[in-house]
Amino acid sequence: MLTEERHRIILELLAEKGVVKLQELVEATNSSESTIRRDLTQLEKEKKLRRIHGGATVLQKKREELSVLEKSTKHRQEKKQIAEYAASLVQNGDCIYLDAGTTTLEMIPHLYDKDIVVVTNGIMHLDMLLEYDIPTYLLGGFVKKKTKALIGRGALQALQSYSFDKCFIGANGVHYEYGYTTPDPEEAMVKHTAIQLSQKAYVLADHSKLNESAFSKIAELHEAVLITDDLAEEWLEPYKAKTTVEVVTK
Amino acid sequence: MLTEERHRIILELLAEKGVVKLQELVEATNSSESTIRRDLTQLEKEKKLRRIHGGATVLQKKREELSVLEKSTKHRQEKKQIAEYAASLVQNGDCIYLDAGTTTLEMIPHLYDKDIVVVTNGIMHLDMLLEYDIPTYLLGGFVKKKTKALIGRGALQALQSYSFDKCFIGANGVHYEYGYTTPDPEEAMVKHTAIQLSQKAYVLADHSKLNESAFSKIAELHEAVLITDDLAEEWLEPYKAKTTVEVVTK
DNA sequence: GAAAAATCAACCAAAATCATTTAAAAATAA
DNA sequence: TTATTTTTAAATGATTTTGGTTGATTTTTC
Repeated sequence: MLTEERHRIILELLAEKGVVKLQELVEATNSSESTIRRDLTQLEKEKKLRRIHGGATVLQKKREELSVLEKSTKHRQEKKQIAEYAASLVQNGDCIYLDAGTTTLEMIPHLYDKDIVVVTNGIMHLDMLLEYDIPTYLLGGFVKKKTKALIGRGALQALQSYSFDKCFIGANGVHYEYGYTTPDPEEAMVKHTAIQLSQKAYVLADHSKLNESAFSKIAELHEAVLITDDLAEEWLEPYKAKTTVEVVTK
Repeated sequence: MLTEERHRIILELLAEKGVVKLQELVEATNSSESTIRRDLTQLEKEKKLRRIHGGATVLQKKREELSVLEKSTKHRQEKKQIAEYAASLVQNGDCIYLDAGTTTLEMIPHLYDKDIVVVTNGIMHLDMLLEYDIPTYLLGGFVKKKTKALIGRGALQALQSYSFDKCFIGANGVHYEYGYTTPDPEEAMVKHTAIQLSQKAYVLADHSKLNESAFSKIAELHEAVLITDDLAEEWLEPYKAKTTVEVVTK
């Protein structure tokens, strides 16, 4: 049996039981005692487990790893606040469109228990929506590997057969002159179409997106309400002149 | 044996087992040790696998998916064999439809490195297809929580805009009188439509499905080739009278 | 607390695996 | 066809892995 394989088995067994005896591992892997000892020493050095007399236990710092993940996205706090506010705009009976993107993803936990129907083009969103038992329709189309978003002709066509009370769109750039923008033209098309099909459209963008612009235009400023978190009034002036701006305060 | 073919075999074996010993590969390809070594070195550089002492393993990402598969379901061995055979029917350049379902899911590792386009209605399938870098289109529509399959009007409509060289469908019942069946009428509709849109249609069903029938009819027997694993000739007689049956031997 | 049992780290030599070089065979190009 | 490149197989010695043994250390038992 290969070292790698053994290590996997050890860690799996460990995750399952919390503690393992050396002897168990010897049996489970058909290896000698000294081999297992060496494995344990190595895995301990890699911080995958902690050795104890007679075997090994899991580390207690699972939590830390999770919190590291939590922090992974930038401006997470701001995004969360924006998302929570946006979710509060959703009312029972609404049929909403959720655009793929990390900010809109954060909305989902706050949609729990609302009596709504959601349409989305984000596979990541879908998984979470199902977890929260929210009835969901997915657009069809080509799957963009990097973002797991549905784009292209198929997505547009699928979109045409719906109409929404509200839509919530993410944008990479918000500029008082160039409007809402995003890098991928195909995604921009989908976002734009969703906005057009909605009674009320919202773009979610934290302050780092303000005065930035990306390659493809999604829509003009006036076509959607901007939800952001910046507090400096002077920065917002040019936007307020052109559209409704909802500012989420801390 | 051509290099390319060897590489395909290596990656397939790897996708199936998660880890392979160098010696296994030597046997599987009838090549020398040094040849395999060179292959492994090259494939590692291409980030298709990771070398370890004594062989190679899949990359970390794919590992998780494999473990999901491991745990899934009864008759796994049979399903695997059926799936592997089905995958062998897929040729470069094909555009195929993969129905949601555990058996068709098993096909995916064997599709690795083939030059194909896949359309599916299974979210689980999608995730795995992306991992294996296979260009994928997803049907739209309502998401059935339990099976993570796309069904309903939206899915049917999305389906209409494609046509396939081959489709691979799962069925819960195969009966010489009632044909292919499945419990959910909405799913049955999708499956039936896919069959109609394909040049060549295959239904994948292990022997436990034979002579069973479920609520909703997918199609008549003659509309699709049956791929199964039962060996008892007398059981197969009535089916062979009505359609082509491909029996996967052990 | 002392003896017995279990577990440990450290070491060893055998076996397996490795990278590299060599030369033959096969595929490709001119 | 010949020349050139690619692919393969075998041989080399270096490196890694392995199972067993040692005596030291820890845990258990009385």
